[in-house]
Parts: sequence; structure tokens; C-alpha cells
Amino acid sequence: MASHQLVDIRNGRIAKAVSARSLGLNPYPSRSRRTHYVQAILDQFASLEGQTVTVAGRLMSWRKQGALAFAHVQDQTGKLQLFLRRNGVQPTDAKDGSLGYAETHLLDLGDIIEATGQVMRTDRGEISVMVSQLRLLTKAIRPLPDQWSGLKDREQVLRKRYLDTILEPSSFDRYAVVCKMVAAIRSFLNGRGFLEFQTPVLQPQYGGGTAKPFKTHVNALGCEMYLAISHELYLKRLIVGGYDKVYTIGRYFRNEGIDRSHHPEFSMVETMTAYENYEYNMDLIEAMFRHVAVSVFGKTEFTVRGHVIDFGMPWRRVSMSEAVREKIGADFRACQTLDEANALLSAAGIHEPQPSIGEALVKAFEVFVEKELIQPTLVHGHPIEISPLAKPLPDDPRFVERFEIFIAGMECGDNWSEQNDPVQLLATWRKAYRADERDAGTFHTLDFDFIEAMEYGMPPTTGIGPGIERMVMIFTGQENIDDVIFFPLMRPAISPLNAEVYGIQDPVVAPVEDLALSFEEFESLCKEGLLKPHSHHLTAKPHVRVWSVAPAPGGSRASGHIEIEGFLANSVLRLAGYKIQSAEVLSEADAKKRILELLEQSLARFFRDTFPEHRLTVAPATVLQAA
RNA sequence: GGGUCGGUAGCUCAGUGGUAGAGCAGUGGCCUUUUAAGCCAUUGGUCGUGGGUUCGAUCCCCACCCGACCCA
Repeated sequence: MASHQLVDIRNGRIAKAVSARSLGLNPYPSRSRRTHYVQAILDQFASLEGQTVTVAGRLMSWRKQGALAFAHVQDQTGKLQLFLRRNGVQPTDAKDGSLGYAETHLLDLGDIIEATGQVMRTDRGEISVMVSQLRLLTKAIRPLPDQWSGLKDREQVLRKRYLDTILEPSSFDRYAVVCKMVAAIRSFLNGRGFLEFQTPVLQPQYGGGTAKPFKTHVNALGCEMYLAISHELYLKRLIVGGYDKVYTIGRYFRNEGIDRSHHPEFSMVETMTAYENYEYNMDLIEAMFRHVAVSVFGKTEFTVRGHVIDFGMPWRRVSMSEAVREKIGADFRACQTLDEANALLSAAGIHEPQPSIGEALVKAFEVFVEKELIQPTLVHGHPIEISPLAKPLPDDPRFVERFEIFIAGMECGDNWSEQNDPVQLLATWRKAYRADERDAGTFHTLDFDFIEAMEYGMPPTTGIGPGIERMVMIFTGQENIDDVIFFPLMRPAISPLNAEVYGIQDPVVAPVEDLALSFEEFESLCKEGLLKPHSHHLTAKPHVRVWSVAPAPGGSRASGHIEIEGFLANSVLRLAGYKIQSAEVLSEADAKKRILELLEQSLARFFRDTFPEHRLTVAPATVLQAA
């Protein structure tokens, strides 16, 4: 087996940790004696010059020059140079953990170290610490990526973001900004008298939105539950319970697509305010964005996708119908029938008939208007068909008291006056439920416990729910949601390298489940049209197991299965349970030959007949060990 | 879902139908003010996986896996 160099490097570094121990030094002590962060030393050099300080962080460079050495240590505030003289550094001493100059060969880039010494400036003018004592705080046994090129491989950046934040200050800062923004949102809402509640992520129904849920099982209760697609219905229960201003900053799970702006697991701040309507929220959301902009960034103008956006100005407010009319001249408010609405759509070039007038309006809005909304815009007056939880407008019940926020063409929040008439709400839900049955692609469920809570009376209520990630993307100028989520969802994997390092035999994590069928099941499913090949080129791999142990009655047997690659989108189709039997004892070669004949007779012919446009390649048979 | 591009040493990247390359990192030396230090020597590879074509494939063909970008 070829050994990887990483294994050698890792072993070498482990050996250095062992060497440190043999000198009486613990390569993993429990704490440091840091007195200053790096940035503080750089900022306060004038007053600190000549003072003794202790810094701690990751060793990022090492330039040894005989009896001198220069290094850089990086902590969460920045990088600082260390200046070491052979005779100026305290020799190795087990009592206080000092690592002497003679033992600095035990250090590697990436190690966590601590250095004590006087603040000074080198001849070249760089602020440094003249090291009098050096300690190893953590031996790193893996090498960092090349620090000048950084980590470029996008997959590695996503899987190991912690390496990116070590090497790329802009990434490090960006994630810190995410945290500060969340804190700013909290302080903003807390300052306005809101109470932050924790609402359940495990929910028996997945109400409060239209999205495919993640399903899970609660062992203790023996029932299925869903991960929250929304926390709204729980915030409303809190309002029923008597709290007038509540919010949650929570995790939302939607089992749908992943792309630049969608992630299955994301964060939202969701508020509920009693005794107010959606107009209150228009003011609230504007003020929130302004507060975050000023308190985190100290400005109100941001460049988003090449547009300068000013959060300090009053936001434009326009109804959805009016926005569509302005753009394409079609006024859906005038439509009396669905046919008229679909005709308007068709005239505008959209030939996908919608199931209701409201949905036709939304379609037109999504296609023609949404992307054009660059400056912060509050679009209100959504059709009731897509807003089962919002209150109808008093003067036009086809529309509801709701608004969405659009910035730089992106939807950044959804807000409405909550429907609190339990009879109306239930009726709307039932209607939406029938729509669901019409279209299996949408999901609604009825939460009767919630309806019951409504029946005790929920005061007039309104809520906002801007997505945190989208907000962060806007404020930090990122166009990819993976660059604002530190741990984006990835298919789990163990690299071949790690398999070797950790001695893992079968480095498959969370394998896609194989579909295993008998020939007969397979053929009948194909004939019924329930199974179809995913790609045009398929590979069949027979696996044969020969049972020639002992002179069993009837000679030896061979059994096995066939794996077909390309038939299923992400996994292997396994056809199990075919057998051959022979009076004489079979050799491996004979068994293979017989199996291939069997394949030719049954499977290959079946494929030619059933899927003539697909090509099936039969790979040489693999012989499995007889158990 | 459709299209395009990519996967070669720990990292960043060249390259070729015939023994696999560089820089950095690593290892061993030299070096008292360096700044991606320098100099000398040197280790290190399932060329994403599986098939096919071929005397021979990392390279050509097919499929699959992983990822990126664009489009819907």
C-alpha cells in the first residue's frame, strides 16, 4: 500500500509531541498565561514598548537564522512578530513548561504557542515581542494548507471552513459579523420590549408555511415528528398566552433544493406583536435594518450586486397588484374570472395557467417584478390564496394585510396581520388543503391544536420574519449562502486519506441505500412502468459466490447478485437471489461463465426488449468469498 | 432538471497515449535583524472511482461519485 506523505508528516509531528513529553513538557497544557491580545499590542505600542507581555496563538511563520529566529503568532485579533535570540530565550524547563531555543525544532507551523517577552521594534521597524520564554500550548499534528495560496478547493473550503478562517482574514471577519448582526437584532428587539422565547424544533405538524419538511421519529413517544419549517404557530400560542411582544431566533428546516440562496437549514428572526397590524411591522423592519446597519457597520449604504443600497432612506411601499400593473400594464384587480387572469398572464408571455386569480398575480409578480426591486421595497396586498394565515384587507377581501421585503431583487422577509378569526382560519386552511390534494407538490397540514388555541381568542397580531442569512448576505456583499453559513450541509464523506490515517476499512459514511430486488420483482416493476433507467448507459456487475464446500448432495452451488450502475439516480440497483446448481464441482472460472450465461439469457435480453434505447454493458464477474 | 468546467504530492498548480513535474510545506545541514528570508541536499503519488479501446491509459471513450459556474 502506498503511504501518503501526510501520514509521515503526521507521524513526525506526533513524535515531536512525544519528544516534548520526554523533556517533561506537556504538549497539551490546560491554560495559557496570556496578558494581551495581539491587536492591543499593535494599537498601544507607545505605552507598551519595553513592557513584558504574554501573547498566545497559532504559529504562522518561522524564519530561523542560526542563533536568531523570527516568527508570527496569530490570535483572533491579528498577527504579531516574535523575535527570538538563542541566548535570550529561557532554556527548556519542565517546571514552568518553557521550551528552550535548542528545542524549537519541536515546533511546527500551526502549533499553538505562548510567548512572553518585551514589546520592541526590530531594526526593520516591525512591532515584535522579544521572546524571553516560549511555551507549547497545543501540538498540531496536521499541516495547515499553504498559507500564501490559502485553501482554494471550494469543496475543502466548505467542508473545512475552520481552515479558511485561519488563513483568510476576510472569511474570519465575515463570520464574526454574522454573530454581531444576530446580537444587534436581539438588542434591537429587547430594547423595544420584546421577549425572546425558545420554540420547538420538533413539531407534530409542520404548519406556518409551505415547504417540504424533514421527518424524524421520537422514540420516547413512539411517533413521527417534523423539524420546524416555521415557528410561527408557537409564537401565536404565546400571544394567546398573554405575551404581547415575542420573538424567536431559530432554526428552520426545509427539505427542498440547495442552491446559492437556499439552504435546507437556516435561521430566521420571527416576531409577533399583539394589538398592532402589518403597518406597524413596516416601520419595525425598516428600523431593524437601520439599527443593524449602524450598530454593526456604522453606515447605511451598502453595495449589493453592484447596486448602492441605502438603508437610511424611507423604503418604498407598493401593492403587489400595482407593482405588476406598473411593470406590464396588466391589472389583476380587474379580473372577475380565472380565465381572464390566465389570459392576462398569457398575453404577458407566461403560458402556464394558474389555479387561481391570486396565484396568477403572484406568478406575474415573480416573473416580471421581483428581480427589478433593487432598493428596499415593501410589497403589500398579497392575494389571499397564498396567504392562509393573514387577515383580509377590510376594503378588498381578495387581498390580505401582508407585505414582503425585497432588496437587490431578493426576498428578505415576509410579514402580515395574522388571521385571528378561528372560523375563517379553519375554512381557509381546509381550502388550502384541497389545493394541496390537487397538487401533490405543495404541503399543508392542519394543526387542530393550534385552531383550538385560536378559539380561546388571540388579540390582533402581526409578525415579521426576515431570514438571517439573506440579511447577512446583503450586508456583507456575499452572493452565496454557503459563505454566510459556517457549516453548510454537505454529503458526508471520509476521504481516502483519512481512511488510511484512521484505519477505516470501508470509508463510506451515510451510504445511499441500495435498492435490492429479485429478478421477478424487478421485471414486473419495469413492465408496469414504475422503474425506469436514470441514464442511457448502464453497467451490470455480476457478483458470484461459489459454494463448493463438501460434496453436498447435488454438487456445488453458486449464488450471487448483480449490481446495476446508472439505473438509479444516486445509488446502485441490486438484483439479488439468482442461483445456479451443478452436479459436478464448479471452479471459479466455471461459475463466472455460468453466471454470465444466465445474465445473457435473462437480464440482458429483458433490457433489450424493455429499454431498447438504453445500452447495458456487462462487466466481468466478481467472485465473492464464500462465507 | 439542462448545459459548461474541474478533481494530479499535505496545499497551490503544470503536464503527457510509453519510468509522473514545479513552488510552498516536510526531512537533514549552513546562517545573529528576517518579512512568502536565503543557500546546499533530500523524502513524498491508488493522476476522483469503475468499466471500455489499446501491446501499453493519468491522458482517448462510456458510466458513476464529488464539487463549481451558468440556465430553467
